[in-house]
Amino acid sequence: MRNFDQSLPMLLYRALNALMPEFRAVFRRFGLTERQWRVLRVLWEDDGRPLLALADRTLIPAPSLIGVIDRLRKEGLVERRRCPTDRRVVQIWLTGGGRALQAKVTPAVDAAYAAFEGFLDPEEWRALTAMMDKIASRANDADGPAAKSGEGEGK
Amino acid sequence: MRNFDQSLPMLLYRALNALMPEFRAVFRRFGLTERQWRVLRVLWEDDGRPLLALADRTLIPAPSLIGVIDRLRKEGLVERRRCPTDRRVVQIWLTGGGRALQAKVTPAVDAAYAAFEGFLDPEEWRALTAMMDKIASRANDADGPAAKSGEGEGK
DNA sequence: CATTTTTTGTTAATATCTTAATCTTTGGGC
DNA sequence: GCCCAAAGATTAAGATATTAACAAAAAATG
Repeated sequence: MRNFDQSLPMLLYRALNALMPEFRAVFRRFGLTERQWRVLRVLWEDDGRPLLALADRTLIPAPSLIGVIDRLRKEGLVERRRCPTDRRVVQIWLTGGGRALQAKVTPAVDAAYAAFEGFLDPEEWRALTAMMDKIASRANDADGPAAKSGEGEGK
Repeated sequence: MRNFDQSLPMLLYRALNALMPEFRAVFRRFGLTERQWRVLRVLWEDDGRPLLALADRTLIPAPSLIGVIDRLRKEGLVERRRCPTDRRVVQIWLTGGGRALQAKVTPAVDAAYAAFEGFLDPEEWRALTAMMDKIASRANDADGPAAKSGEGEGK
């Protein structure tokens, strides 16, 4: 059996544990948490997304996202609007302040990220991306299409 | 600039998000959370570890680990003992019940994991392991040896 | 058109993360 | 032996994860 420390989850966790503190330090210089930044990062590129769409894109579970958005709103960076054509939908829009923040934060984050860009060569990037996508889509299948029939409670 | 969705952190997060729910479903069949399982997994192999050693090995931050251990203790699966030679140290020991659980949980987890073993071929595993280790050790350097002089607050 | 089902958000409860501060015990240096 | 810095563990506080349960609006159906 594969060693615990070399198991796929631990490999990924360990990389993230090593990686993220550097980025969080950057976010914090702008008064942002990691999740707050992820939300803004998506909105800067795609303003006015519905809440669940944001949850998908940021990988932040909807119940958590509610709180994240709420704190961003209190900071005056985003606002919530009910979609006029479908009143179930809550759209999240940047405020002027939220939009202005992009110019300040993005260069700092890019700089931090640049260190990792060159850390793997293009071929490694390609392979890594492919493997992660493969894992993500394979696992998604398990509780996607197949879920209706019995969701693998095999034993 | 690399697309947000293809950034290293999002790649890893997405894989984990797809991967872990399957394992958590297994853990839950035995009344365990993911972290509780990680602690037991290490103890089964290496009983009586000091708390901070467990934190390193499981990648669970010490403050969180305190709570995890406490709940495991209430379940009667582990117990805490002060190390007699160094009274700062708290060792975590399995109880009989905690040890007995291994025989039940391990096969189920192994079965769930087996699906992923074959999902990447040996060459991919080797490459993935190498890349993750590279990232983990590179990033650790930043707040390891170099931290004393100024810890990369570059700008 | 009334009923059922699905989609979209929310709330609730418990467990955990993240950072910083604190306490106790050691290991040294004087 | 006394004072101090380092190590191990813990507490504190705010933010988030995870699951389950729910409310409201829209879409699908008979």
